[in-house]
Amino acid sequence: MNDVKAGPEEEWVKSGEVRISDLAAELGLTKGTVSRALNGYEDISKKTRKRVMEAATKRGYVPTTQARRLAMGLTETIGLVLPPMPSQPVNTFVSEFINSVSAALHLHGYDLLVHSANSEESEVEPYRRLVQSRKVDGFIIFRTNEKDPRVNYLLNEGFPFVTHGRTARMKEHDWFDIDGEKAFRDATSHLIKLGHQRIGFVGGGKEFFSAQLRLKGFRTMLEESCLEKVPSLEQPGDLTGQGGEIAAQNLLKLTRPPTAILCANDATALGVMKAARELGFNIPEELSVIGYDGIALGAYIDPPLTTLTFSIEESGKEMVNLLMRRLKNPDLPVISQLASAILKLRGSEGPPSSIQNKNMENCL
Amino acid sequence: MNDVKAGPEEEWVKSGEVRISDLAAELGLTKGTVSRALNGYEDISKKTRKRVMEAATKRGYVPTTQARRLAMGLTETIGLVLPPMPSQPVNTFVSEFINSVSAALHLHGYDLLVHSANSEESEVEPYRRLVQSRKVDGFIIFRTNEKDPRVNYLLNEGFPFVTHGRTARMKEHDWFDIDGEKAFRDATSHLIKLGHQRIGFVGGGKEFFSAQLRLKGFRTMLEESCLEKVPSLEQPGDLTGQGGEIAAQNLLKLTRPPTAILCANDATALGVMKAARELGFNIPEELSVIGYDGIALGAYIDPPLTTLTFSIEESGKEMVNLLMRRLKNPDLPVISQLASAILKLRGSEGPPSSIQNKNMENCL
DNA sequence: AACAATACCGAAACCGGTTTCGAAATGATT
DNA sequence: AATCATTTCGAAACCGGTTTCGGTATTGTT
Repeated sequence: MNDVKAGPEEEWVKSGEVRISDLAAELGLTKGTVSRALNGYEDISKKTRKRVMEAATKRGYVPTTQARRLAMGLTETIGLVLPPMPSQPVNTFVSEFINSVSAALHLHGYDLLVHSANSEESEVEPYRRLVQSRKVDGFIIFRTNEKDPRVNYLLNEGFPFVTHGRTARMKEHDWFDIDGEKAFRDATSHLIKLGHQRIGFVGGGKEFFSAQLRLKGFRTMLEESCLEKVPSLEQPGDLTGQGGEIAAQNLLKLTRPPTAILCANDATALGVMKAARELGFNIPEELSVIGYDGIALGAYIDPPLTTLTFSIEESGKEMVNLLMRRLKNPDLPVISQLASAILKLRGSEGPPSSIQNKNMENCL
Repeated sequence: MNDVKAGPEEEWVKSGEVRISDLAAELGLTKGTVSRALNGYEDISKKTRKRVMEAATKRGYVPTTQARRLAMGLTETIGLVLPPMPSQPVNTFVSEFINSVSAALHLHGYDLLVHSANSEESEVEPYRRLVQSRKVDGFIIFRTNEKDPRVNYLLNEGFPFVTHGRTARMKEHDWFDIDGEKAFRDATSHLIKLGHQRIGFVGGGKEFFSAQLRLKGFRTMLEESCLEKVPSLEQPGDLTGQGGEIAAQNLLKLTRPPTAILCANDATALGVMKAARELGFNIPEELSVIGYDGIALGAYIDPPLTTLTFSIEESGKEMVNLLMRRLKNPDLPVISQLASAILKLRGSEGPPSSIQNKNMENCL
């Protein structure tokens, strides 16, 4: 039928050629009428709406996003700024997180703008640029610090955002977090029930609120179980494999080394395991190790890493929900969500070689 | 000086409040003049340009991106669609890649739009939507297949893109790739020099061109070294840990199992190592394993995984360069770049336990 | 049949920029 | 001093949509 050379069946209309004004002219209507017809306004007769719809699909009309957004005064875009990545061994979280956030946003008709942080400039600079140039309507922030300049800036601007992780100002903004404290209570309890009495802990930096909460959970459970708190068994780390190695070396060279080590994340745990191997500790017979993050790779090492895991997909989805709610109504009260991690036993922990015989039934 | 309550020094102007028309009114000029002054047109006197510039910085004027892009008829945005992620153990590539692409784009004033693929719909659907709604000016595509529907669609549309990896139509589009063939020649050669004569190979799916090229490199080097090609030593895989496990089980249960296994990627290699452990093969004494990807985590397992590695940062940067060139001039001839991987020895390979005594000096 | 109410659509302003065109002002030339 | 070339800016169109407002045409009422 078409006299243009094209595939037999498929009407190969090159995309993005037809504008709303073309449609209007073709139908003998005005731009405004066509627009309202397509957007379901009530003041358009069913007949013309049908006519417009059909012409639109036939001609393959798709509104130009830029124009629509300019007219409506919104960007329908959410920003996500990647923190600088100093060759971290395990960044599997980031890609999964981006994936889930992007998918969730798409359901709301929003796009995800991913920006990288230049490590030479201030941490808030990318956010400032995106806000000022009005490229995004809100932010998804992750890996928050307790005192987070990004949070301060955005709160000051009154710009919408949701964090993954709590901050010092968590009462002023929406957040989603994993209950790391409870997670580490559970993990600690599990080790104690296995018979461990000297348990080491390798944390994250002081600036990471979440790592602090994990430490708190560890301490709480020790206390509840009447185990003595030994300061030298608490080592600082930096959430990297290398940090784990160093910390583990310190712990395992003690005169009375721990029989188990809890790690603030899986990367740290891998470093701990490496150091343990090098120092001749068998895992889990002579040393139990538990991590946190649930990276899939943990299942492929020897022994498979027992870890605390949570659903990254759920995290992304929930954060998007919180953000969408906020965008719809900026004046709503601040809310938050706390999801729980579960202990995934894979084999890097077990009873200590020599069961210590302290009474653990109760604290008396 | 300011009588509004604000910080002492800092003039806290809330972002995004001043428009170009505000500036124009304040200066007694028209929008057009202000715009030209800010954009360095030559027909503006130095005096007024200075006046405009100063007013702009003083009032903190930043042009609204949407409006500018609409007027200029471009989006200054590049799309990247994440392929569906079926819980792959090692996705560290993706986040690093996104990071480097995003950083490189930023240097050119471009944004990165990350979209997730819904596994229920066709692979090209996300691309089609982004093209039709004119949300992006071009695409970065990775993990290409030999016959790639995304490539077909975009070539058909005449829409700019660059792939990471070659395709069947690589002569028609710009691409960047790692020379996996050479990489596997190198790795194979390394193993042969160590004394291995029975070398196994675990590949990727047929659809992955890159995996096929790695296989080709493996075969080529075998031939050059006069080693017999044993079909049963070539196992298919799927680039996942699980695929590696299965393949390794097949290989190691042969009556004459290989003394070394080359893997199409690191995830596969991890699966191979796991299976080898479970079957009682010591690595590297009884079995050498080499992977491909250079994931940092490979350094933390036991033994550390020898692998072929390349710079993800360079990959992203080069691909962006290719794409920017294409956007500036769509009619330029197709070009491509081939980068090389290097063999990173970490300890999962070594000489075979019983050196076979076949003459390997030459093929005669 | 006259009038009010309603359904339907056109006209035009608007979002916030960019760019073309022409006119006024200035300077140079003879 | 008249003419011409240049510099400098204003006016207006444009990008491609959305939304408000008001005016016909149609329907419903008495």
